[in-house]
Amino acid sequence: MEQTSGVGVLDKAVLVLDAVQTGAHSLAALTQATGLSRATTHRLAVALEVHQFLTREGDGRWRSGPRLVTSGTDALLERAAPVLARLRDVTGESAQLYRRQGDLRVCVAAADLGSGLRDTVPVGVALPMTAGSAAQVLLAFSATEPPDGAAFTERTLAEVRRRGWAHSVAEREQGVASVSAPVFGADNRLVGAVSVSGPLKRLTRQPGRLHAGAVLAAAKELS
Amino acid sequence: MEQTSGVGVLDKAVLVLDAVQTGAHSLAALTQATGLSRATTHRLAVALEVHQFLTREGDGRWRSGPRLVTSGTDALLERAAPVLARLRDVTGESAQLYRRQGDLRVCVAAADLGSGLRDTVPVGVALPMTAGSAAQVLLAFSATEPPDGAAFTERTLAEVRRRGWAHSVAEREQGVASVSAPVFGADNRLVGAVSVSGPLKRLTRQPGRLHAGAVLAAAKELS
DNA sequence: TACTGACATCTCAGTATCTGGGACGCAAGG
DNA sequence: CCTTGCGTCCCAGATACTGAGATGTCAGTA
Repeated sequence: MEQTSGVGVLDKAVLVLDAVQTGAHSLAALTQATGLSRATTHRLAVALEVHQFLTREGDGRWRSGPRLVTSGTDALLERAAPVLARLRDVTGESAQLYRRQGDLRVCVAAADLGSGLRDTVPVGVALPMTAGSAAQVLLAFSATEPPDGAAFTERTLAEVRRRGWAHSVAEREQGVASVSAPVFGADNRLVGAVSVSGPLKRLTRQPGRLHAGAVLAAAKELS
Repeated sequence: MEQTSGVGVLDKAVLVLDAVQTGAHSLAALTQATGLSRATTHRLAVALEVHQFLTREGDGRWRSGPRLVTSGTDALLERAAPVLARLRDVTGESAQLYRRQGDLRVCVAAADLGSGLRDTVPVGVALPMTAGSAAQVLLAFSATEPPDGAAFTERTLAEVRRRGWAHSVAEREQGVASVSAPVFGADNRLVGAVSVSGPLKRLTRQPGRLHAGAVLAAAKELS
């Protein structure tokens, strides 16, 4: 997913930013997540703070800064864990939280079933915006047209906006279905999408009928 | 204003980002605005594109990319010029458009009276978020508390949210008053603040009574 | 109370990366 | 056809960045 741009310092700085966005907040955690040396991680984090891409809490923990579209959404990750766990228990399917990152969507929090037939999406995985119900939601609620090669149309996205949730059947992966709903932050800004996903055998070709209510409730709780 | 962070490549990359945000779109304009060599500007801009901080239009023009909070707002600047000119003519005061940049607000477009007693804020000037009606608006509509040393309180900001506009009297500068209203972008995301400002003698201690209507209309036109 | 371990911050010699002058390609205008 | 301006790319040389290690701080424990 993450590419190298030919400017090494920028590549490393972006590793640090992405680590913060996917839940690392201490310097040690950033160092671990990025694979950089501690001195380099520290120097880059402080420089990113000067330029308002990162900010620091009173206890020294790193957060997304005001220049980034993800600013102010770190607390969302902390609140997501119990909500996704409950959604998993209520629906009997794996639950995830996705956030947009350019033309990808990244799984930033997850509650997996742990055993049995299930769809597992590990935290940190980046998926394209061309397939899946979370992609539909992230596009529909930010007035973005479907990208080239998308498995859905603008008409589908209009329907998603009307209904408030999206479903997918064998879009990202054969035999997998999913339901997603949008999560909003301050001043109704879209910050992510909550999803459940699982085998088509259980979820049927109309997974929304089974689980849209629970997914909407979880999304509302995080909004 | 812009500081150096100790990481030179990052400092230069931010110069490029800021140049795009304040209206430079061609490579030549970026080179001019940043003072970097053409090869360096090009290499950094392409690297920023890879990491989604910049994006390119079909004709090669550079825009803010999806990682930035200013993504999608470049067209705003182009539409602002005639709207601010009209606001200036209708109110008889200088008009500006401010955008937040961390703990500063930057004047990104302006229509000045040109002569006579007036408040002039040149494009590019960065002002603190502790004073002025634009600061109140930018804080109030992004659920941000007043910074330390602010000339207003959280209570003032609540009132601004209720009323939809803010005014200031001798906050940023003695003898100057102003009125501001929020500008929203896609999915109701706050993207800036429209203002008129001028001498206290003309605007009185209640500048909102005189000009809130016109400022709100201009802000709505840009939203 | 003193020690230990983990973490954050800082330094600076060595080196890997970045720089920018200039070459090249393209397109528009005279 | 020639000139000019712009965007893209190359690569020798310069310098900014790296990271091992020193230092400081603090919480936990013996």
